Amino acid sequence: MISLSTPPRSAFSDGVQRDIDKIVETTVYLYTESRRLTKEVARARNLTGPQLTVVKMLQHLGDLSLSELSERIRAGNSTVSGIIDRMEREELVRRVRSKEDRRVVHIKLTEKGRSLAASVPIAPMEIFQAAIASLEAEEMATVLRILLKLAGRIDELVQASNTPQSEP
Amino acid sequence: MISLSTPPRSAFSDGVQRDIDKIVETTVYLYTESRRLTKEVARARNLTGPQLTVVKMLQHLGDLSLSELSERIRAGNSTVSGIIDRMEREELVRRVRSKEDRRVVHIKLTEKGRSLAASVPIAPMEIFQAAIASLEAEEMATVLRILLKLAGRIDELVQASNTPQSEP
DNA sequence: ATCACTTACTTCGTATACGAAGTATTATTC
DNA sequence: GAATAATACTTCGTATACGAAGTAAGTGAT
Repeated sequence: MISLSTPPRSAFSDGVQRDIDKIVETTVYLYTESRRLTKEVARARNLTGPQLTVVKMLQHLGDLSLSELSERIRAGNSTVSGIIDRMEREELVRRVRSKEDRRVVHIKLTEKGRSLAASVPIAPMEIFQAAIASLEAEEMATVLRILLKLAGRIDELVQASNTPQSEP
Repeated sequence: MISLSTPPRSAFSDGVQRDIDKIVETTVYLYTESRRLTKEVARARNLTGPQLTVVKMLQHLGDLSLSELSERIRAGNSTVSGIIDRMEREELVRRVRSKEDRRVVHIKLTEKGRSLAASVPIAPMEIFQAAIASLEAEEMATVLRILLKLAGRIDELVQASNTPQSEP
């Protein structure tokens, strides 16, 4: 999974730049480690990461349309369509056309899918959540505030960089 | 890009759970937004995200072996080998076998690759870095401390969950 | 030197992942 | 109510992404 910075031609002191790099690195780590975890848990059940995510999602939320599923796992319809293809092949889910709106496809867990879901004690993402939960209340509030500030700042910078230059 | 939690059968108060979800969400956002940005910038140059990352990496660091490149962009050798295949096809880079160690392949920017790199004003990841740099010194220190704590906690939890149970 | 081992990389098979284009169905507009 | 637009999904082409297996080239131990 690709990510990552080219090193900085820094305008900051070495110490600050090191902190910045460390924050980037840790954020990436938290994200990738969560995915790695999902994958590892999935592997033990002969599933892929996304497939496990889908199974747990359906277990918790009940049947979902393909679009709803796409939205929840933040992937495009075409991606999820493929995932469901393979899950149907493994008889983990079934596609059922909606009667109200015949464009819609509901994804339903099969018995096999349901028992598989039951065999996974916690959703992998819950490890991340548990870690966060172990923070002091104040730390949690602080980190949330700063992360949101970061996200907001990035939005601004993106806005800004969307207007100006263009090169050869 | 898949991610994401199934909803919590929460052991926490609603407020705390909402904070936890928000932190997860924001972390994922920061990561995925960075990737989206890379992709967007790359697209304008007829490159893919990873290809742009490679180009800027080589520009800043000079020639790298394929393994060094893999490590830097946190991807496996086989993945990077494919990326380099396509970049070679586009004449952005060349493979040059090392003379000291004939197993090693050095990846070198071509002229085309170099001028393309020059046409990208800032590495996309630098937007993330710029956002972080805009934090107060104290906030930066705090968020770093807490993120590291989180990362450490996750490591512990992973250790713990790697020893015990196993199900049908 | 020789054999086992490791390392650096490639190749292959499969699974995401996305966007563009296509199909079917529903909603809207006139 | 027929033409048009929008929606839900699928299909296709291409690019990651990974692990397993393969190849070639160093390293070690004896």
